[in-house]
Amino acid sequence: MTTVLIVDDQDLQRFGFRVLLESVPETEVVGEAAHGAEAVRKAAELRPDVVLMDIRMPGMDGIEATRRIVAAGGRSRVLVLTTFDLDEYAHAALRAGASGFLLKDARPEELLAGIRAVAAGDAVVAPALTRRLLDEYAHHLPGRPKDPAEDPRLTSLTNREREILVAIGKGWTNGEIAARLVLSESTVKTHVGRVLAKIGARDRIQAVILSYDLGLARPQAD
Amino acid sequence: MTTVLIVDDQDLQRFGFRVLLESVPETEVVGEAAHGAEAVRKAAELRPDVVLMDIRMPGMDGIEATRRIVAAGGRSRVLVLTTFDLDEYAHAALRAGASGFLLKDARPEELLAGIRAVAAGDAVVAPALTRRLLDEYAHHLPGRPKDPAEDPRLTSLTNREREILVAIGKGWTNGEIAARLVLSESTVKTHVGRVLAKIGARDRIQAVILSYDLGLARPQAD
DNA sequence: TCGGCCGTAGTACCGCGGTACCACCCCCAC
DNA sequence: GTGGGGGTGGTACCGCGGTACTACGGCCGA
Repeated sequence: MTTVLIVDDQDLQRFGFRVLLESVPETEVVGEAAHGAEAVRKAAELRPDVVLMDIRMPGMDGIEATRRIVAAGGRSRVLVLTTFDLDEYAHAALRAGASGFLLKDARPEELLAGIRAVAAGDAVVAPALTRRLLDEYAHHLPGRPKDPAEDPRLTSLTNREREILVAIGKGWTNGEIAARLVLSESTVKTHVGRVLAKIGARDRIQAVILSYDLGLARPQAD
Repeated sequence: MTTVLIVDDQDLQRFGFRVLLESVPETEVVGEAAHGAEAVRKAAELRPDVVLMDIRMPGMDGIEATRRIVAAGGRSRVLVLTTFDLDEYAHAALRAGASGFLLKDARPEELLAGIRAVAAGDAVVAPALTRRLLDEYAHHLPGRPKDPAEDPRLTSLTNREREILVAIGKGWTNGEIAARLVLSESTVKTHVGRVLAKIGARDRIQAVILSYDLGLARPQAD
């Protein structure tokens, strides 16, 4: 038996979900909430297996509520429902820790299958959204199309020059690079000049940008 | 009617899929392939709506075959099937442009629903894999835990200053910023100075780095 | 109405960054 | 050996970037 908490600011919508969920034996609606704050409170109190969460609500929205419920550490999993297809909030919801994302116009059996999957610890994303998710995934993720080391602009660099490029990427001045690599500033300048020429950057700023775009420089370094 | 090309190196496996797909009226198996190269050739020749692709195959594997079929630009969509749960190849397959990813032990109706969704231009990912996908998504993707706009260093910036910071993040010189925002270079300098002071950066390079670390600047810009 | 913030603009100054050119050493390949 | 690439170092020069300070118009809230 899967226990469910329904969160939606519209009475009618909640009623519809309740009727649907109570029409099958495997789910039980243990509570309802009309806004984010109430959802967080009831989730803590009722400890439902699944929280069916609407995103757009007055007051605390579904995103923030999701974040707090997930952060609370209980075993409740949040299944987010939205009316429209991938809006701004969808990404935020996923980052907030939602276990699923479905459209409100999903067919009843899809919704039930979603609840079942989420309760089992899996995750579900509406097909229409999955495509977008994959597109983004394919673009930004780890080990992007070309491995940093493979980029044609980097292959001509010598090892020392690569070190220099990394140092530039950290935002160090020529003086700092000289100090840390134990070199004279003149030498650093020579190297920097060659690096810029080879990678086709007009100044070290372009080099920094290239480092990040290629994944050579990693966030939170230094 | 959805036309399907079955790609798998095991005869028995292909046979199983064929029987399943031919048991319903909505799908038609128009061909089979036993390895990557044959899959690429037949996809080009038969132009199926959906290619059911096994990953592990001798010779050219499913990843490379997927990449080529997608790159060919036809309207065939690739639905990848794998025996195990998220292995190394799964990510590669998604990056290669697959429209879906299911486990071979999926129930028949799940597989058919997947084919239907993929044919319709949507994407599907097996629930068990979706969880992993979301976890990764939540971690490294756009706007990490802290939303860019939320960072204390950015909140004190005025709108204009934020624009300037974005421009700096693109690697533009003061002169370029002046030209693109239709300002005098003096004004730009004034803004840049204030931005650097507010975000605690000693020069524009640190500002660029901050932009990337905060996710304010996105790869491949400009 | 007045003060303050924002956006705009200017002048003046200094230093770092980038370029051009040259020089030396080491080591490896021819 | 002799050449050449990689690494190191120097000098000289110019321009952009950054700072300090000033100034003014517009708009809003006290």
